[in-house]
Amino acid sequence: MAGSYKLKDLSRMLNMSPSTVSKALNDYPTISQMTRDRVKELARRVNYTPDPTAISFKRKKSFTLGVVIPNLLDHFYTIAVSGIEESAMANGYKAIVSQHYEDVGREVEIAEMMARNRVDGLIVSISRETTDILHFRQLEAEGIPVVYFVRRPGEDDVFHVTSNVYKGTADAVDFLHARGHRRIGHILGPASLQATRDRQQGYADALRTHGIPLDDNILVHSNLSEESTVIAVEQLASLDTPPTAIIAFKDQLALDAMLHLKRNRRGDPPIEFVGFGNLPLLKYLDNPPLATLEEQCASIGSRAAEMLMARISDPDMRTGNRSVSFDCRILVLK
Amino acid sequence: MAGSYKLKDLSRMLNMSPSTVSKALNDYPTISQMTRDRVKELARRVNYTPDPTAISFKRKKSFTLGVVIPNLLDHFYTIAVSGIEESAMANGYKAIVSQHYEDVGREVEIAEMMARNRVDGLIVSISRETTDILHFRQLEAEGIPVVYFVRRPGEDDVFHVTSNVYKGTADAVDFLHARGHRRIGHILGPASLQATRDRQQGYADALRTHGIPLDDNILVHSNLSEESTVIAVEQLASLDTPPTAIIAFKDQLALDAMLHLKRNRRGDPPIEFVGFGNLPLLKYLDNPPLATLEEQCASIGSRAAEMLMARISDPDMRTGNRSVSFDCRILVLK
DNA sequence: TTGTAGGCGTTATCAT
DNA sequence: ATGATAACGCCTACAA
Repeated sequence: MAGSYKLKDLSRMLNMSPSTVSKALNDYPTISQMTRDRVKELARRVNYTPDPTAISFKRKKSFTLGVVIPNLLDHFYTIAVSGIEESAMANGYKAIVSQHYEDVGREVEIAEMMARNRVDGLIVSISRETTDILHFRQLEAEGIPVVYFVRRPGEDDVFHVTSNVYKGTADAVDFLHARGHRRIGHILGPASLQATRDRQQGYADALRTHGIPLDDNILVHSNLSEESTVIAVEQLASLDTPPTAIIAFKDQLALDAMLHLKRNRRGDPPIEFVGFGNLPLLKYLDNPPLATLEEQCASIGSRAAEMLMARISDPDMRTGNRSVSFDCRILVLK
Repeated sequence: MAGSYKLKDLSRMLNMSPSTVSKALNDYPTISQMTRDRVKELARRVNYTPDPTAISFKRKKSFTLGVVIPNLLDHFYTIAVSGIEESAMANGYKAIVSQHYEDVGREVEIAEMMARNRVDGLIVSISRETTDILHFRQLEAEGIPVVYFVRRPGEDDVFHVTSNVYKGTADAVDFLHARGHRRIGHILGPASLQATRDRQQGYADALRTHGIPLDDNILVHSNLSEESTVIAVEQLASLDTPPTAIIAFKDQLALDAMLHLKRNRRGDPPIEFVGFGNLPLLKYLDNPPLATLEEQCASIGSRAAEMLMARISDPDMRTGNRSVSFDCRILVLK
């Protein structure tokens, strides 16, 4: 079987000490080229595979990245996770993924589980309920670096990789303005998320640029659940002068809102939607949102993994930015 | 930090030998109840966490299940993977997931990667290109059990957990027949998949029951890609007497087919579709398929994980069935 | 009922 | 340039 040959077996077959063989396989410069070649040749021939459990044990490293996300059903995260896994794999790491389903309690449990499993680091998208990140700070204190992605906590001393949703939202406003919309509503996400605050700022700044006064009546929140979104959009639609267009925190939210309007407000004047994410399913819709802000999910994932692996290799990393963001691109769907 | 206390530390604090502490923590019956309690109490107090890398090393077990699937973008697999992870976690296992993207080459590489990583077992959905499973047989020969799920190879000596698509397809035919359809087309998946053959059999048997002769002209294959599906549905739609309803290998395929017809054959007589999977996105469609066969993805995943863990614990398991299937349920969407 | 001792496969330090 | 040796943390015969 694959893993049957041990370092000791190779050393016996080559009349060398195990330590020499080990060093040869790991390209220690103190080992002569000839010895290295002989060792590697034999290793290849007998298909030697080092035992990763022994290496993890000895080196005190699991070569595992923990990934914590809201929900794999969200294609955004699915794609990001694929990006993470690819980067991880390319660097000899594996990933174990866990979903908190927007429940802080689960998030805390997952953090503990990851620590018990001795992951070398963590990539996290916090839940909508998360208000403090003590459970992750705790891991950092134990030497397990944490990189936040997509959804980061408000604290500004954390490492994170996100979409530039500030600019994305501003672009959405510009786009809608150019299409003639002057009354642009906004369904934000949970107030606890920095991504919500960023969108709000981009929205406010862009409106100001166009000389449109802010109107709090058309700025509402959803906690991302369908029910919450329905309440939010209903609040907008039932105004005396409802918005003619709505920017939604993400595509899924736009779809839930549009579905509600279609079912319950057939006669109303139409409202255009702009979401975030460019979900793959959009192409199958007869009536998609007007536009969506395509995000670079895979790049965000792989960049987060790279940032994390860099921190693992160099725990007191001072080089490189703690904060990376990827631009969104507006995509007109109809 | 969490993992700082070692067995030896506990033993020193308790004036016992490390082996006694180890046995106490693992509930060896030869250790007195009092000792066990004292040990566990201290362990709890100082938050002792055994080092899993040491345990894996010593016990020659990684407590890791490898999961190999086509693509996480398919909600079917996403949900199944969630089921796997839940079962695994509940039993002290973790899961590492890898996608082959329908590429046998990648599938073979993944198999090797999993073996190198010393997973304790594998849960696999083979690619559409996979014609032999030597690479997985090889792992079995090395003592790594494999359980196939959803898509299993044709060989009948393998462990597997699937949907009962034979019955599901027959139900679809019955349903369409009851709705008055007499010319029912079928877009199958790749011929290499057992799931394709099962559907074909269910289709044939049900048609016979209703006294409808088989017509090879309305029985076509898709390799699951959009292009292939377009060719398949075009073949059906361009017949002199096209089918009035089509059973599709899965929802995604039905959607691709419907999209093609909508775009390129607006004037044609309508064709109803029945797919498999009950994708969550279906609710957002203005024109969904007529019906879908809901599958028990999560149960399939967790059952596969349980079957695998049972095999890991008892390598020459003779009890229990090698083959489990879960019924589909037909769901009318409009 | 508890303790002693050896070993899992690899790496790393120190000696040769 | 290579080798001997100890050590990582835990488990488990075997001895006491």
